[in-house]
Amino acid sequence: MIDLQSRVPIYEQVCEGVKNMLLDGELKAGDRLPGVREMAKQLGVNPNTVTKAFRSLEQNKIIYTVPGKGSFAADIVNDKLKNEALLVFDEAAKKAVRAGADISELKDRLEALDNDRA
Amino acid sequence: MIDLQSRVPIYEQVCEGVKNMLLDGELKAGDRLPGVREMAKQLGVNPNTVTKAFRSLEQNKIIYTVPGKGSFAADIVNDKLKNEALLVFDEAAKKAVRAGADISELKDRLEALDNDRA
Amino acid sequence: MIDLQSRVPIYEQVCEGVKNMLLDGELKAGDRLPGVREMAKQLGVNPNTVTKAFRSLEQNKIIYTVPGKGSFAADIVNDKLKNEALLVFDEAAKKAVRAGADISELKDRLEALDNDRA
Amino acid sequence: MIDLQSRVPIYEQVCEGVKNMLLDGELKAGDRLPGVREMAKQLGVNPNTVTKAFRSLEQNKIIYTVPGKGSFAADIVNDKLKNEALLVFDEAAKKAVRAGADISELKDRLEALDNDRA
DNA sequence: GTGGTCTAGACCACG
DNA sequence: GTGGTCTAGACCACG
Repeated sequence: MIDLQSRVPIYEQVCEGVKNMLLDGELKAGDRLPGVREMAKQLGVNPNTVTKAFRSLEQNKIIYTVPGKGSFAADIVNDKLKNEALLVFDEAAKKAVRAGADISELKDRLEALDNDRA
Repeated sequence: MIDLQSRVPIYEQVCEGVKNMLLDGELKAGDRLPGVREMAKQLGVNPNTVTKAFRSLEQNKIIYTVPGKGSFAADIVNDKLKNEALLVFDEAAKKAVRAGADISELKDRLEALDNDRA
Repeated sequence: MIDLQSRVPIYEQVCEGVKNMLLDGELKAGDRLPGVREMAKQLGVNPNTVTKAFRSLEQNKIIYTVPGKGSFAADIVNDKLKNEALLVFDEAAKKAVRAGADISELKDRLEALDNDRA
Repeated sequence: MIDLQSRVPIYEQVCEGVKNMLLDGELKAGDRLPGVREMAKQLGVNPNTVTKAFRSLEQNKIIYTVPGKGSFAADIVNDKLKNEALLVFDEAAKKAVRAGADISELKDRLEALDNDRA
């Protein structure tokens, strides 16, 4: 799951991993995350790196930490991630339009993606 | 145009700038780009940094360089940029769906973007 | 090892040197290469020049770089170098034939090379 | 025939072109080459570039120039080109062996090339 | 400590 | 004049 060769910093990959667990429902609002040491062992990375990732997630209000208790998925986490994703979507759509795509073409692609899933 | 504070490397910002000029039609297929020294002066960065950006654009077949002559926008550049943008769009759409958006919601957003433009 | 007078750029000479170390078994698949600073000191060239060589080797999938860790010989490196060498061999053979050599003459030369080695 | 985008200098490409004409028999020992201006026009390059190429060919004894008469293919040109090609062949063979090819494999490739021609 | 990025400025080949 | 290469040396993020 962690790609040491990627130019994406490891701590960001850890952040992404946590976000993905939330998106996929493996982790739900209020759930306790694994401890820093445990997650570090699971992922094969340095505990300091996980600590850094958790701090970043905290700043983005994705998780909150209770000293002595552990870290927990924030309550509003799903809305937050959805909003984030929609903003990225809008940007991507605008850029595609600038590159010559038209709205109906983009709608067709959405349909295609929908059918792939089904 | 160049944000020295940004975490995005300057040479990538230069790449983006060139791509934007192509998207906006300020630069067309086959056109000659400013020389490295000239562009460096315009942007207030080091010529080496522009050289690095140009090499990156070359590797992505966005431009080609003729030593002693200058750098030129590639012929297939528009298709290339459009395809790039569509791939990013697809990824963004998938992620949004995973985050809980449904297709009709995304289509509505496309409409909204379209109306903003008009 | 580095010829500053040569028309071959220093960074290409560095690339060749690394390839030779791989061919000669001084460096094996997966091995860590010296860091850019260390190799620069050994060769008496600028670290930037080594960096440029490493990037070129990376693009050719001869090595891969893990930022913060170092650069490593790729796993498939031997096959890659052998194929490269065979393509060059074929081209050289074709050119020799065009220049008037015949196949049996070329075979004789191969024998001679073989005997020299023994 | 001339690739302006290549990193190979144009004057070297012109040299190669002349050598190829000799190899292919389009030009024979003692034949007069086209004049600088004519060849420049044919190839779409600057006359100065052709001049530079001719000077290089002269230094390599591939052609000789008689002021006021023109440039001519040298008499020993075929042997010269063949020897050049054989040296390159030997180097390529050695390198292939170092990369793990064995002599019989190289002989097989020679056969294959021979059959392709037939 | 490692590689990534960047600057300032030099010299060179090519055309 | 153009891009290619190279140096010397700086600062930064990452781990």
